[in-house]
Amino acid sequence: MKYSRQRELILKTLKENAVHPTADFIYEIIKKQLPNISLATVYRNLHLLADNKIIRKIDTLDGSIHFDHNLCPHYHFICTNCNKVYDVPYDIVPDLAAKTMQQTGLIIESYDIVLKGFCPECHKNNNYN
Amino acid sequence: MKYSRQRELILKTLKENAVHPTADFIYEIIKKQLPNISLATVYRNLHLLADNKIIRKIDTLDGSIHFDHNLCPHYHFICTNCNKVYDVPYDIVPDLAAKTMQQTGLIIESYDIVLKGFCPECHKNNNYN
DNA sequence: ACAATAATAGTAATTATTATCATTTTTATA
DNA sequence: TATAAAAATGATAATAATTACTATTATTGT
Repeated sequence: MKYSRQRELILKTLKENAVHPTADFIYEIIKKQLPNISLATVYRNLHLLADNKIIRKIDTLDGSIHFDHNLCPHYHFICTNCNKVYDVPYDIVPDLAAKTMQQTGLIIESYDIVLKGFCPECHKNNNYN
Repeated sequence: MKYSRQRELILKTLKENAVHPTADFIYEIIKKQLPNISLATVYRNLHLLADNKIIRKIDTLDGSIHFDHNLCPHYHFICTNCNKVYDVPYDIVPDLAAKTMQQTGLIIESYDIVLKGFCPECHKNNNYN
């Protein structure tokens, strides 16, 4: 992996925007600093960074792929009302991989837990629930 | 929800193909029996059945949406080699929603756990691992 | 400085899904 | 049984997210 200014900026932008953004979200931000960066470059690099375990893919939320600079194990919650993504601490389910391997014989390499519902804010501010 | 032959066949086909298929997979099977069914009809009905809690959506595996006729709580494992989807029993993580609500204050309405790795068969038959 | 390699920008193509709409089915009731 | 309202369909256009392609440019070891 050769150095590139674009990739450096993509990683920096991901770290500064800890909202679990999509490729397009990152692209829109970076365009302001690097007006003729290509959307394809953003996609290419996010996947490349994920393949090299520098960032993490969350291919889990309603179709589109989100990216996460936080490599420490944790899970995700998405509010179905405001679509914000929240981190859920790892210790909710501490050793799922080991337990599953033991009980099922499957070789677990990775896993994601995605919870959906209402965040405290949206829950407070509506009357449907 | 009014009866339709197409919907009945879609549900039957999903039950008979417990491989957690996508809309397109179902479509390809049904076409043999009902050659001019529309792909849009398959999508429409799978979503409708899921909205009515007759089947379950797994919007979790690499972008495309999969459907599951099994409504009993359970999780999923996808083999990164052969792409088959396996069920993982619920008792691996018995009461995640309650625990998470208690610890985080989030209102959990649903959640999915998707594990990835090698199934026993693929693990046995290769030398990369 | 230079050649090999990797990365890029710009854009076309692909894939999965959803929207539209005129026509056909279903179903409750006369 | 005929019929009208509502729901569903098939065919296809549209959209959204992502990937592929290719000529050009940037990086890096020598």
